[in-house]
Amino acid sequence: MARFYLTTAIDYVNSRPHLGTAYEKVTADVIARYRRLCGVSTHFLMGNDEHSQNVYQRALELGLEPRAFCDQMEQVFREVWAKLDVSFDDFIRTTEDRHKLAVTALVQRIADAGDLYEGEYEGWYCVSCEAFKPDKDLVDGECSIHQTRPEWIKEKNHFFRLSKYRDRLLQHYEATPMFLQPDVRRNEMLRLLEGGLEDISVSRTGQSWGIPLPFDPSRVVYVWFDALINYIAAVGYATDDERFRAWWPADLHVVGKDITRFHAVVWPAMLMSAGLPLPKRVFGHGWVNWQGQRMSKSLGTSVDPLDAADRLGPDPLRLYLVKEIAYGHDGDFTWERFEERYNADLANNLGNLVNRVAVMAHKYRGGRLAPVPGAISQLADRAADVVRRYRVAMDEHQLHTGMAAAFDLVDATNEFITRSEPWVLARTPDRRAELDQALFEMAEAVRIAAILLWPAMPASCTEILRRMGQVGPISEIRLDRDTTWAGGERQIVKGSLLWPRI
RNA sequence: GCCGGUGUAGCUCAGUUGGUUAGAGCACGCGGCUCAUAUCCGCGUUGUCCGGGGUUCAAGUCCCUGCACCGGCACCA
Repeated sequence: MARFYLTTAIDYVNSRPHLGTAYEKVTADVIARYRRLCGVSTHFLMGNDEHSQNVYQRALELGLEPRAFCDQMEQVFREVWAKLDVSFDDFIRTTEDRHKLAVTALVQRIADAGDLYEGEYEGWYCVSCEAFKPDKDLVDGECSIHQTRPEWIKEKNHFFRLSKYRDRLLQHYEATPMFLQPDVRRNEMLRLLEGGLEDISVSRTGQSWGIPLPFDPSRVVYVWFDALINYIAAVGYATDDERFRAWWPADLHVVGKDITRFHAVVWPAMLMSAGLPLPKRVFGHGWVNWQGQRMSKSLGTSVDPLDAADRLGPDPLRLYLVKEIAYGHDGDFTWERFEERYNADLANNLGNLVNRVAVMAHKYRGGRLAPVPGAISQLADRAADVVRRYRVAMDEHQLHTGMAAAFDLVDATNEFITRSEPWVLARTPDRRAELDQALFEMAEAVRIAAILLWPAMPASCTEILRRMGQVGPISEIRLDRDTTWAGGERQIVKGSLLWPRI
């Protein structure tokens, strides 16, 4: 049976998730739901990254034990993901035993391969930050946060022989053009690889918050090296071989464009060193800006996803994120535009369509619809074409194109209603059959559109399907079988407005 | 500095491998319908597809160049 394992980045828990974080999870969720709809056995992983100094720092500020703080933040994150209907199958935290065991095992395996060595890391170190500062973070030689002069220090550290894997990585990029998408990101990584790689330090000294190196317990694994390993830890690496073989390698890592390097260079090199298969694909998505500006809490340019979901509903927010932003590109979010799209796509188009179809079905036929035997459908070809274009787009993660295709069917149905004029047919007794057929067709088209839009708007589309006479659980719907033009009698259900115009 | 991207209707953007009168949504104007959430349908207005040069029978779509804006350039989930 076909399977699909996809992941998102795990998040630092030092603050609440903002809309940009939610964007990543929602788009990944749409992909996961699409695969399930295709009948593919899907495993969707998310989680939290807890071994960061920022997190440790934040816990201390709040007077909490780091672990207790992380427990609290897990609830905060889970609440947001629940509100947005993000259907992950597993949620991993890097402080869990299964993760620690996997990190310990993988680091040991990389060491056994001869790819770790002791060296010295030197650089500007800000004592207040407890962190090394790259030059770009220094202003006039001072730490930009604390306005103090950092110290130049040397620290013994363990290094990973990243440079050793440069050629193999290049070969892999050549042989597997889809490994990193979109192409902008792939080109960036290719140039980086062509320029050569430097080894990276993978340990930190003098920190207790982290996972000890198996062969040097006085040091902990650097948070990045630690974090990446969650993708194998979650599916049983070092703890459940059978499960690990069943799910690894991942089919898709969904990550932000800022961290593609870690996923498309460092992570594959780690796996090569350990002799493990590489993930099939990495997708580096863009940013969601707020009124044209990069989202930032300190600048007051961030949006809380819960506020956005409360404003017009989780599904309208999800649709906005996947339909209005070309996946892989940066996009913009404003309240004005969110409301504009809500009114245009949902209130005026889809919502109004669902309502008018249900009302006509009841007004003219008591809610019971059935196609006329032998009648030729005027919408079936259009629906088939939409489904085809939708699948091509969704298979390649062109989520915005897939959504646009689905809305073409909504438009086609509204046009069809205007052309067939059911209200005229209803006044003409000898055109009963035409009315039967027209009513059936519009309901059938709406049913198909609702299935296509279900990955983006699960709750709303489940309700639309119910109203269009869908019987049986949503989980049993299959894209190929259930989006072909169907016959059969059905009972249409009326209901309150899904999306009142605002 | 090096590398890359973007620049298309008033606004937000889509435009596969170069091919007929350049598209969508919103906004605006006119017309139609009334089942529907004053919704829907049709028609229409505005574009030197950033400027300049070139290749081609043919370029928004390829090449060169100028301008403007943005991003990447390694220990930032």
